[in-house]
Amino acid sequence: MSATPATPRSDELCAVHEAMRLLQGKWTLQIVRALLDGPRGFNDLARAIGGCNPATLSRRLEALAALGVLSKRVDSTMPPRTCYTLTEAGEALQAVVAAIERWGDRYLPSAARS
Amino acid sequence: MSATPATPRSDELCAVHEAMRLLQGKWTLQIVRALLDGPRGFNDLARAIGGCNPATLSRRLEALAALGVLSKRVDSTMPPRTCYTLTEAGEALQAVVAAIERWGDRYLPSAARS
DNA sequence: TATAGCGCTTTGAAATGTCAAGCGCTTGAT
DNA sequence: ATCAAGCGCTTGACATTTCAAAGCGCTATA
Repeated sequence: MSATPATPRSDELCAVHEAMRLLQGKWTLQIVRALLDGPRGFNDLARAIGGCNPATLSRRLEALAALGVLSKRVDSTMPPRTCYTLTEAGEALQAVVAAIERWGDRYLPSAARS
Repeated sequence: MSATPATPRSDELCAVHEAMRLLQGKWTLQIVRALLDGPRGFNDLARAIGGCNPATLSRRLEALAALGVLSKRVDSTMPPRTCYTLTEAGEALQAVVAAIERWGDRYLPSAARS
């Protein structure tokens, strides 16, 4: 009944494996989720995802930008504001975020305390 | 500065946040994916997901069992074999895994070679 | 002038993950 | 009977990641 490939194959697994590793980075999903609501600046983003310190956030954003999930734009106006926006690939992660939201709502609404 | 609570206090967000944090544990998704093919023993599982050392795997399995994603069963036969199986909640994660697979296949097939 | 906001970076310490090795056990080959 | 090999882990030392706190240069507002 599993619709997944039964045998782990190196070729096909590679992309998936890479995707999993990417999404396993701490705060990655929260960042994407926050940006799904629209572009945000650095501190605004930090506040929106709640409790991520700037060092980690900075590194994560850099990594995500390098992978093409989001892009960083700096306004050259004079208070130079930064703006992080999801790319097409980043917005496509909405499906993943939605799946996680559905799962979380259903399977750990009450049990998530220990 | 004033009112920025260090503790997440919105109920609805909590489940989703918790789900994300859970899935962000290293090897978690790989473990679930491997178990979607059917129950496996410890070493078999380790080999299936490729490159996870026993210490981490052990800790992760314990955490996942505590959260009700999978269950551990020990056969009392005489080479006492262990068997890790997904619970209903665990199998429901298939939707998440599938979403990630689709995204990975589509958005990082060529870039992820290394 | 002072305060607060912006976008970060730097600093140790703490949590987390990794590697190598090994333990008790049993089975299968020599 | 002996030995290597597999099972399911645990341990202890080490590397990486994340943390909270503070601070920096800047500007706009009070």
